[in-house]
Amino acid sequence: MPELPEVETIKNVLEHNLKNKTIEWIRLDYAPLLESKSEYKIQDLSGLTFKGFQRRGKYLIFNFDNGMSWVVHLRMEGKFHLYKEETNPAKHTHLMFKVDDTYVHYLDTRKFSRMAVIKDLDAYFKTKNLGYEPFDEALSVSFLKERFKNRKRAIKSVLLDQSHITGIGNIYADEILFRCKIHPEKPAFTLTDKQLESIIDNTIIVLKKAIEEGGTTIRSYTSSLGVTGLFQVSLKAYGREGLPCTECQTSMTRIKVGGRSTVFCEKCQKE
DNA sequence: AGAATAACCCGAACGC
DNA sequence: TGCGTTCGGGTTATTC
Repeated sequence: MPELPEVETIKNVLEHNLKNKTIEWIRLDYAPLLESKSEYKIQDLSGLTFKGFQRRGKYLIFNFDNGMSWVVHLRMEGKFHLYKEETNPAKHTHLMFKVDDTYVHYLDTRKFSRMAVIKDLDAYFKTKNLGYEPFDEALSVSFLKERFKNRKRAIKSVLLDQSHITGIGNIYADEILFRCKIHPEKPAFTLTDKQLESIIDNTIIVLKKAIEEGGTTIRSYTSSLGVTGLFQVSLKAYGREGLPCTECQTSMTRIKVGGRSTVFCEKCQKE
């Protein structure tokens, strides 16, 4: 499931492969992937040249030479595959396009991902209500204190809420809380300043490290041809149910928090 | 206002 | 072995 680091990696790979190249043709075979709020059809991208590549939270943004933008949210299993020759669509290929020497396939097994073609990026993202980027210097203890003061929900659930900090998903939320030694069910408003500081610091550490590793690859997720085969080598919480805690050897516990699978150490992350 | 829930999908995991 | 059921994941819409 691509979270911020994976999306950042995919952005970089696509920039490397597509920048300044022109879309000769494009086709979308599963119409629901295009959001109803999309101002333009996928077909309208035909003839445009890739210029800018951005990431906002878990959203990929492609900017074109005429000012239009194509926004893609991969959700759980959206992925791009690049080929140097014309290739038949696979079972879950929903979109294909050709630029110069490259054929690009977009696949999504679950059909959960979404995209839009727009010209006003700011207006589009206003409707998404995204919070600060984790690396934004404006992200501070006082900001989180204000945001969390009436939040009785579990901190894990609040970290998944994209309106405070954007880009954290289920995997890295567990990693961040493990590093912070904070119980995932601790109500957000009860966190001390020190703990909020710890969340900010460890969010940056965890996400930066993951970006450096090229994004964590799990299950069917592959970022894009050329960067497949990377596996989570440094996850200390997610997926480690029943395995010894890397700090104290206690068996890691899995619970549900807000309906989401959550792994933590009962000894290191006390309530 | 915040919080809980359903909906969207379908392969994998699970239960019998 | 085979079949039916449940689960999970991010986000949005809906309801309380």
